[in-house]
Amino acid sequence: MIDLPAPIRRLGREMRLPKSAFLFQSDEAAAAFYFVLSGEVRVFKLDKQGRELEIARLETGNFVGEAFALVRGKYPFFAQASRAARVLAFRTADVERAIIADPAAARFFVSLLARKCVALSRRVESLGMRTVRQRMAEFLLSRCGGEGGCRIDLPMAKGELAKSLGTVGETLSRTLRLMREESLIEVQGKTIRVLKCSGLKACLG
Amino acid sequence: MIDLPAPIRRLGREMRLPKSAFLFQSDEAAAAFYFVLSGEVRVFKLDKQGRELEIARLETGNFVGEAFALVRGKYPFFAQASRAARVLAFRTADVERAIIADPAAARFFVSLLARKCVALSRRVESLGMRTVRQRMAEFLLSRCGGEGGCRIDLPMAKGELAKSLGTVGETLSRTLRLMREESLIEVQGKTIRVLKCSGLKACLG
DNA sequence: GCGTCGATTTGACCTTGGTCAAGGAAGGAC
DNA sequence: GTCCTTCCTTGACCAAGGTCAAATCGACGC
Repeated sequence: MIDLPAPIRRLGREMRLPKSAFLFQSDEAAAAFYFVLSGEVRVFKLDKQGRELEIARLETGNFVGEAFALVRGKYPFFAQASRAARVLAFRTADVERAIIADPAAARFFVSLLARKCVALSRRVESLGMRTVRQRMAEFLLSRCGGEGGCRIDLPMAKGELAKSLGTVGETLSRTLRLMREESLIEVQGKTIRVLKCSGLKACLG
Repeated sequence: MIDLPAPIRRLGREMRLPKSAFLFQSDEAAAAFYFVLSGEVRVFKLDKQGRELEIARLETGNFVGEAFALVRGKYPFFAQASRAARVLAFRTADVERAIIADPAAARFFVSLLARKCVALSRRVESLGMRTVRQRMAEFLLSRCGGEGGCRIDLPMAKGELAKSLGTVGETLSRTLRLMREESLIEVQGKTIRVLKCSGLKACLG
């Protein structure tokens, strides 16, 4: 969730998207990027068999496509409004002008991209050297602050959570069951109660 | 391999590192980042058992640690000169000043970070949804330009290549053997000859 | 040549986690 | 209520790929 300073906000042009409208398609030349003001944007790829592989689901306060637009490359995925949404569209040319003209804008975008790099690095690390169980523990710990007994309300369907952890629904379900059997957590629908933070931390080792 | 404009180069302070010297250690506060002028820098983590997990090996013309320094976070890995090396050290504070004062510097760093994001995204995609065989084919194709019959000289030991593809030596060895048996490639020590680009491309589907 | 050390290859084994298929809840709509 | 539909859970199965151990290949020094 990113807070947009007013001068940055003015760089973008507000657009209203009906449900299912595309912000952009895969392989299209990236000439703009977007900030979600409200609603939800689904980011996905199509595999060779034409099946959708969801990569992310962006809510209010997130950017999509900024890196690809700023290197003037192609989008490697589709972005589609999964509900009616309002977004700010930033054209690469406008942003580049702002970066040159306005030091505050330059700082903002440097910081934005640096944070994105850090997040992506963590993801590479997580995917490359952690098991699903470890990634699940990581996710739970990141949401419970550190103390036991806390409650986590999943902001999405479990199947979606599974994809965002780089796995599938079935495996997530089994992983949660194991953790439940070990009394690390309790699960009630979309609510997860963390019982033993220390136990989850031990999963990471 | 990045070319450094003179004004950017002047932002950094040149340092000579003897073999085995550390640029920084994991968990240290990131107050600077580095550009390799010559020599080689090894980037690695230590796992809980104290074993080294090599992440990258950087030659002339690469940056290390820029995203972490620019968010003023901590380095998540070690960086060590694997041979005697010359590097430019950029202090975060100096770079931030330059981003504000010099539009060209701002553009340079925005572009640097955007390219890093794109590279990391590709890596996430590759690790998350491709098999070792596909990643190997990807690597070979990226080095052979597209035409068959070309020769690739591995710039590192096969074990290192394996790690950079997110696998281990044994699996790499087996993968290469299979490709050899299918007459896709020929292997002679550190030299790989690509026989059928079309066959490798078919691996990616 | 010979010995040594590291890198590579191979085989055997086994864990992880994805796929397919078959039930179960849980919420709408009516 | 009943009927859908959608999501979640579970079992059975299987493929990918990691680990361990042993054999082999090289390069280099002596």
